[in-house]
Amino acid sequence: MDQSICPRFEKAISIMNKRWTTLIIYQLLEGSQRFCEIESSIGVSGRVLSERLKDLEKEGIVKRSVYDETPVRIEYSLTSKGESLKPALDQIQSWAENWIETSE
Amino acid sequence: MDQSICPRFEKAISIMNKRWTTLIIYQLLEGSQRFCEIESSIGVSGRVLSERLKDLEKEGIVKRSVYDETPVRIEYSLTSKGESLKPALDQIQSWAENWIETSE
DNA sequence: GTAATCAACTTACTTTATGTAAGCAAGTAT
DNA sequence: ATACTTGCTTACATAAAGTAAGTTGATTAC
Repeated sequence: MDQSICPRFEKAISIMNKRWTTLIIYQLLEGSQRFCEIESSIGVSGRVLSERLKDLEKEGIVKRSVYDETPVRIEYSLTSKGESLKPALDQIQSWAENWIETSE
Repeated sequence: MDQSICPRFEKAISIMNKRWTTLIIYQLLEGSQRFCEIESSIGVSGRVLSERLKDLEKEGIVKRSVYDETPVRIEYSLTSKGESLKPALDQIQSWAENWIETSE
């Protein structure tokens, strides 16, 4: 390990590399969503989703908002740090459109 | 799971999401490299590196070249499919530069 | 008013992925 | 002959993710 790689890049990758993280962010780029909406739209298990949302909150990428209605409503949305990942995800998307075959 | 996400994007993410994959590609963007160079530059274990390189070869992202010298030299490089991930990685890098703190 | 249902989780347990370390074949260096 | 290097593979241990059931508080259905 001679650590020649930019530590900020490595940190970014270590966040995005965790399974589901990128899809969660991608989904939240559409607007704020509730737990079960994210769960069903990307097919992640509740166990892991709960874990990831906490991680992403800690990283300042996702914000958890509690609306004190009855019943209480909880929504997850991106912070500006999270929103600013859009260009990166857009690039991945356009790469996918150019290079990934549909039939698999 | 109602599968509303673009399947190409999902495929792309499933490739990049595997641990070390993105760092391996990032490293190969510098030019072709040998097994042990990649291993020591990013700190991945040989076991996983071997696995990843095979996956990436299957996906057509990495090319394995055997130079029949003595001793034989084996180099890994990016195909054009692999090279074209550069803009995406560049975007991640610039996000990291703007939003990731060094002191952690 | 009791049963069933939903949201947002958590807990317990199983399976898969990754890490660690050692081993191996072919060659080189001393 | 012995030790060392590259490019791996194998066996085993630990960590992460999947599955399914359970929890709390409130809502609706009958």
